[in-house]
Amino acid sequence: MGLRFLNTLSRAVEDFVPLDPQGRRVGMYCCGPTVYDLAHVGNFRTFVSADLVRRWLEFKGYAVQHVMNITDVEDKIIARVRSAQVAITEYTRKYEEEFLADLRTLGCRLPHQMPHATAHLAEMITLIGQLLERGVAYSTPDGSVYFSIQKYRERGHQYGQLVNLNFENLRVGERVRNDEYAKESLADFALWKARVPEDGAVFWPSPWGEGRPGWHIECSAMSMKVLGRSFDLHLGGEDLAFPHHEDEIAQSEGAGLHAPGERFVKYWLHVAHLLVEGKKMAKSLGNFFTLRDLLGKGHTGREIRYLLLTAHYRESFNFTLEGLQGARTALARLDECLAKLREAAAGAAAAAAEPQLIASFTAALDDDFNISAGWAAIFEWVRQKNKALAENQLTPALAAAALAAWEQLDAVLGVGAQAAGEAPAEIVALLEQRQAARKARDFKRSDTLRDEIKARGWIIEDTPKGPKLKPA
RNA sequence: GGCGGGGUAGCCAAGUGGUAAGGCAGGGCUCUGCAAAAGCCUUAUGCGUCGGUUCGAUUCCGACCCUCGCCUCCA
Repeated sequence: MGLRFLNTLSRAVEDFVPLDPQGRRVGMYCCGPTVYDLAHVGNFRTFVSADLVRRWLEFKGYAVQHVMNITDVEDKIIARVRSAQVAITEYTRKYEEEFLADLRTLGCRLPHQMPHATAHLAEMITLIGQLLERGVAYSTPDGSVYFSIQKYRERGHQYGQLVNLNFENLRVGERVRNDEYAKESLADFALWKARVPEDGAVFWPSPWGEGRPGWHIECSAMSMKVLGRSFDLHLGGEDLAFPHHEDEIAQSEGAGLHAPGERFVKYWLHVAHLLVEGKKMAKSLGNFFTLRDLLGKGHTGREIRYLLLTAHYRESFNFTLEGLQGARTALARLDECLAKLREAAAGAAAAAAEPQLIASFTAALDDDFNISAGWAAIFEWVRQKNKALAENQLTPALAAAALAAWEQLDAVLGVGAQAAGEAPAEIVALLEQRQAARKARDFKRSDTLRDEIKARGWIIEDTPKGPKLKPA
């Protein structure tokens, strides 16, 4: 059975069949960050989920081209730049660097390409021009350009592919900016925004006058530029389904670049939001965590990645500090098992991966990326291996085969259990002294030495095969 | 008001028309000089409430309650 997952376009679970006739190449686009501030755990859930999707596709043997935009021009950025009195690139570069560092901390593979909005004005202007030419967009006297949903529909397109919208019941009004009064219809959205004094130095020339691009157009222009006018996968947070993704479809398919029946994107995936401590994340509730906040509390990127990857991407997930603590314990259990396997496999020749674990994990992930079921398979496996290890039933060859299976899965999970480092000679010397004391039944001295070793950051684990040292 | 997700043990979270994965926490045990660490075992007659369909429902249907998201630039 192959990979299947829910496509927002059809609201049904579909088999994944890439557009590539060879069935090998996969184009994947994920809406990236707006670099106006530090990203928070909620944002990272989307990016970690995208990383999982990408890694799973790679595991399945697809040649994935992973693209993520960097939105470096937008209302909030402009507002910050104005109050901070700095150049826009200087401002956004800082947050972009932070963002990429956070992605690395979370063990994400960086996208193959990360196009910037400000570097693709020409592409956006070309696309807007095509939309105007086709009559699905119009310019207004102030120099703005809007997308006309009515004209788009009159040309046989469907607006409302991702969400079921009842336009008669839309609650509109309060969020519509006063500079958009010139729109023909309230539902129309901006492709190009005419320069206003508040924009400061943030504007570009265009055939319609100076201004800046609307938010949605960058994703249409850049995704089609990098991945072609029609590509396989587009993901993003669930809040982006409407209006952002819907408008992306409209802008892209409205330009008349596609053949009949050809779509801008074949599969859309939306990642559900995070709750934090059972509540919507909000600065006022104090549950608004950036990665930096969590690292400051002593949690690691690996633990955060693990926690974010324990729940199914389409379910809203309750992210808690207690859960983070649990993640640490769960990972330690996994690490412990792997360390024992490494020990047991010492000297064994490279082995073919044990098939059972991979089979059950694959069945889980192929089923709409059911990562929870995948973890269940892994921990069931841990239990089995621990038992076999305890009963001395694992030959070096079997242990090596088990490890080989784990390595394959970790290429997907990316929680990499690093082998524990060797203890320094002085610690080993103390351990030897303790052993001597124990042998002499001088338990007072041996306990003192144990405390000493602990104070230096190592924990003694007395096992039937003798003592072992672990970093505290 | 409209549309779309959810409500499963103390917490987090899969799943199924035939009697509930996994993780954390808790309890018991093993090992140990004692600990620690680790390991093993264990923990839901029950899956929001009330009806209905069915031989059988947590799973399907209906109503209701609660909760989350979107409804024009929020992952």
